[in-house]
Amino acid sequence: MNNPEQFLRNHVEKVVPLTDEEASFIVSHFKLETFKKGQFIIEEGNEVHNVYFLLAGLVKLVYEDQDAKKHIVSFAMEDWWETDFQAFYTQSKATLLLECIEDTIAYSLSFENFEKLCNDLQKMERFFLRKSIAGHIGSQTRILSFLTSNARERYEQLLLKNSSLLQRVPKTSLASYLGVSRETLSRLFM
Amino acid sequence: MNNPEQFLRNHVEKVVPLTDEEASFIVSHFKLETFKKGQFIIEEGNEVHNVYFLLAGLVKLVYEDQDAKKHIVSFAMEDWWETDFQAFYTQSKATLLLECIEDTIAYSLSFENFEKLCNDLQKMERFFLRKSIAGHIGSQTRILSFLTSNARERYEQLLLKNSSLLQRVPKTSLASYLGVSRETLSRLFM
DNA sequence: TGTAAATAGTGATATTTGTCACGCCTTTAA
DNA sequence: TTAAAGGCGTGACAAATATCACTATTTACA
Repeated sequence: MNNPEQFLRNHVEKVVPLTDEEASFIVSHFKLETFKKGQFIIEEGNEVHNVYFLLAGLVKLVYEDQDAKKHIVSFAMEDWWETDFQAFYTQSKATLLLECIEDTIAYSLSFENFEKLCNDLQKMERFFLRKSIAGHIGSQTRILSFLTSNARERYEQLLLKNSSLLQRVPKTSLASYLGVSRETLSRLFM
Repeated sequence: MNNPEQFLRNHVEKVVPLTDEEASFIVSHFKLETFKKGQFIIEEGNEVHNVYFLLAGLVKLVYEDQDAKKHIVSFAMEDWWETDFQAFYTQSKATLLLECIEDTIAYSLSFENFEKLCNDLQKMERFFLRKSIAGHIGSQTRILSFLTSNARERYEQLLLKNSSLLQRVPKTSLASYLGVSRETLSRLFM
C-alpha cells in the first residue's frame, strides 16, 4: 500500500469501474489517518462520525458486557471497512469499541461525506450496497458456525478462512472472537 | 394486508418517499405468489431466482448439515425480505432451504428485476442499501448474543425482540434457531 | 374417523466448556 | 534495566449442554 489513492480506487473498481475524475472525486471525500497499536479509534459512548477503510494494520471491534468482559465482534485488516455500523448509520453513541491490534493506516469517511458520495455518484451507492450485502452474508456464515460447530470446528474454520489472524492476533483474542474461553482454546490444540 | 400494492408502497416509503408513478413502476417488477404451509420456496441445490417480500405468513431459512441436522438461520414474517442471499446475489445454487411454517403470501422479485429497479430508480438502490445495512446490524446483534449469552438468555432476548414467534413456531424450531437442543430448551423453562 | 407424524416433557448419563488458581515466559514502558 | 502487564499453558473442579431413551399428547390428513 504505497499509494493510498490508487489502493482505494482499485478497491472500488472491483465493484464498479471509475473514470479518473470519479476516482479523484471519491478520494477527495476521505481523510488519511494513522493510529498506534493499542489506540482506540472508537470509544464506547462517543459519537461515531466515521467509517474506516483500512490500508494497513489490524483492528478489533469489541463489545464490553455488564461484567466488563470483552467480546470480539470482528477483526478487520487491509482492504476492509470497519466501524460501529449501528452507531454510524443511526448517528448515535457507540456501543462498541474499535481498538488497534497493530499500528494502522486508514482512510476515514465521515457520515456527511458518505451521504454526499451516495447522492452525487450512484456508482458509490451501488458500491456500498454490494459491500453491505457481502457483510450481511459474512455475518450469516458466522451465525451458522455457531449453530453447526463446536469450538474446535469454529477455530479450524477461522484458520481456513483467515489463517493470517493466527500469526497476528493473541490466542486470547481469537478465543474471544470464537466465543470460547482462552483456556478451552488453549487445550483444544495442545 | 388487504392491498398488497399499498402494503409494499408503505414499506418502501418508510425509507424513501415515492410519487404515484414511481410506486406503480416499482410494483410492476414484483409478482404475487402464495405458498402452503410446509411448502419449500427455495430448495437446496436449485437456482435462487427471487428475493421475497412477505405480505403474510411465516417462513424459516434453514441450513442442513452433513449429519442431516437442520439449523434455522432466520425466521421471516410479514414486512420482511427473505431469500438465500448468498445464492441470490451471486446467482448460484442454494445452500439453504426456505420453508413455510404457515400459509404465506409474498411478492417475489427476480434478480433481473432487482437489478433493473436499482438501475432505473436510484431511490430503490438506496432503499435496498438501507435494508441491507439493517440486516447486517441485525446479524451482528445475533452474533453478539452467541458471544455474550447462554441458552436461557438468548431465549429471553428472542422473546423480547419477537414474542409472536413463541405462539407461531414449535419449540423445536426455536431451539434450532437459538443453537440449543430441544431438550435443553424444554428444561430451561419448566 | 383413525392412524401416522409431529410436538413436547423428562430421567439418566456423557460430553463440552467454563472458572479459578497457579506458574512461567515475553513484551512494554517508566 | 527493572517492574508491571500481558500472554499462555495446565490441573482440578463446576456448570452448562448434548445425547439417548422413553412416554404422552396433539395435529395433520387420507
